[in-house]
Amino acid sequence: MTQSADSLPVYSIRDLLAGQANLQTQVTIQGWLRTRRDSKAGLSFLQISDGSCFATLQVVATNELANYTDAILHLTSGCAVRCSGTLVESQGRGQSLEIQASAVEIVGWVENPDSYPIQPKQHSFEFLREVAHLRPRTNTFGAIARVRHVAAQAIHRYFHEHGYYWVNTPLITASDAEGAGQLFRVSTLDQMNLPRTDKGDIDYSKDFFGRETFLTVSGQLNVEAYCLALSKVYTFGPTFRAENSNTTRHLAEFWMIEPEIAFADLDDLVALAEDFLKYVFRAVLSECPDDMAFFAERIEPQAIKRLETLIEQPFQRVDYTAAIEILQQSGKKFEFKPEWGIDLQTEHERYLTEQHFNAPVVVVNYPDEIKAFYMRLNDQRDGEPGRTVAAMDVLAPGIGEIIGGSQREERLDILTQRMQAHDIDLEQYSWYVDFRRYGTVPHAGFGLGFERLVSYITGMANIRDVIPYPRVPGNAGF
RNA sequence: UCCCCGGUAGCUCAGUUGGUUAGAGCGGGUGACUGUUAAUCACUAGGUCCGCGGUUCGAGUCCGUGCCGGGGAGCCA
Repeated sequence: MTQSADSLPVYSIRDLLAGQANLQTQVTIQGWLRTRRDSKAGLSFLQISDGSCFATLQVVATNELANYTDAILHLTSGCAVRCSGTLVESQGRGQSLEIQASAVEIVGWVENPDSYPIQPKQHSFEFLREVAHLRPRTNTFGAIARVRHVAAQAIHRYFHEHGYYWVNTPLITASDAEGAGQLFRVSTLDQMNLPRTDKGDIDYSKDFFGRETFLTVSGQLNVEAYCLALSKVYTFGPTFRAENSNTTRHLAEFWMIEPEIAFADLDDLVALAEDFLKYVFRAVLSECPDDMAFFAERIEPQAIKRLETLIEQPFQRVDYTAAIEILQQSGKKFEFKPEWGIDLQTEHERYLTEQHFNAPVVVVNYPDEIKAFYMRLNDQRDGEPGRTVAAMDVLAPGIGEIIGGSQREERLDILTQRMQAHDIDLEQYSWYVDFRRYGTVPHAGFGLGFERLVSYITGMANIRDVIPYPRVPGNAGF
C-alpha cells in the first residue's frame, strides 16, 4: 500500500481482494481498463486490471462525476486509469467487491481505439506473438507471467531450503565442443574487414577475448567445479543454442536450471528430480490458484488434475533396455523401429509417457554410444547388448523430455578414454579433467528447461508463449 | 534443414465449377435500453484479398516464385 497524490491509500487489486482494506473505507486503485459497460440510468461499470492477480476489479462510475460525459464514456480497452472511491460489497453478481468511484482520473488514453490490438475477445496465440509487447495485457499472458515468476521463486526456494548454493556460471564461453548444440559466436571484430592469419583464416587472436568465444549452451562443466567444493549447487540462467529448430518446444534463448550434487549417484539424482518437481508444482498450485483455474478452464482441462496426480504418485522409473522391450512389445507401428542402441525418438517418448505409463517417466541407463562423454560408464549387466551410461531423462506427457541428466564420470582413466573416443580436445578441457585428479568424488546433475516446465504446468502448447520475448530462427523481434 | 498447411476489414473467419459493387461476428463511432458481467438492440465507418510475375475476355479463386506465419520431423532442455 502506498499513498496516492490526493493521499488516499493506493492498493493493488490483489491486496483488496485479500481483504487488506475494510469495507466502506476510501481506496485508490491504478490499472488498465479491460471493458466498460454503460447504463443509461447514468452509470458505467469499469473492469480494471492491474496485473497483481488474475481477477479484475469493478469500478462503478456515475454521471455525478465531473468528467463522466466528456471522458469516462469515451474510455476504451487499454486506457490507463486511477480510480478512487469507497470499497463496498457489490450489488451485482459476478464479483464480491467493487469501488463506488468518487474520482476516475484518465492517466493514459488509447490513441486509436479502432486499431488497438488487444480487444476483449479471444485472440489467436499466433497473432499475439506479433504484438508481444502488448500481449501481457491479456488474461492468458498475465497468468503465464505470474506462474513463471512463482515457479522461478519456488525453484530458488527449494534449493535454498535444501542447502544448495546458486552459482552464476558464465554466459560467454570459449568451449566450442560441449556437445550440447550449435553455438552463437560472440565477437567484436569488424565483419566487413576481418583480420586474417597467414593461412587466410580469421584471426581470432585479434578478437575481444583474444580467442574464439561463444554464448554458453550449458553451465554444467563450470558448475561441476563449484559442486566439487560446495557439495550442493545449481545454476539458473539463460542458455543459447543456435540450432535451426522450428518446433513448439525449442527456443534459441531459454532458461535452464542445472543442479549438481557431490557424493551422489544416479539414484540420488532421480530422487532429487522427483522431489524438486513435486515441490515446484505444489508451490504453483497453492500460490496461483486463480491462474491455474484459468488454464484448466481455457487452455488445458487437465492442467490442475495432472499436477495433483503427479504430486501424489511416485515417479515411474524404467531402464532404457526395458523401455525398448516395452516399445517392441507394444504392437504399435513406429516410424523408427525400436531397437537397442538407438536414441528414443519423439514418437517413442510419447508412447511411453502418454500411453504406456500415462504419467511422467524417468528413463535411465542409456547406451554409451548415444550419450555425452562426461556420463559415467556402467558395469556391463546381464541382458544388455552393450555398455550403458548412468544417464536419465524425465519425460512428461505432452512435452517430452523435460529433464536430462547423468551421474558424471569421476574416474580419471575412463574419462580421458571417453574424451578421446568422442574426439574431445584434452588440452582445452584439462581444467575439467583436473577435478578427477584432485579429490575426485562421484557426482551427478541434470538440466531442466525452465520454459518446458512452465509449458507443462500451464498446458500452453507452444514454448514461444511461455517466455516474454521468444527468440527463434528468423525472429528476434521486440 | 526436411515434409505438410495457411496468408481476405483492427481481430476471428466465410467466400460456390474463375464471373457484376468481396461478406459475417467481435472491436470502433453514433443512438436506444438495462446494476451491467466478453451486456443487448439499431444504424454507421472501415479492404493494396501478403508481394512480384504469368494464364485468361475476366483472378480473392488457377500456375510459378519470393516473403511471413503455423503444425510435424530431426537436433535437444
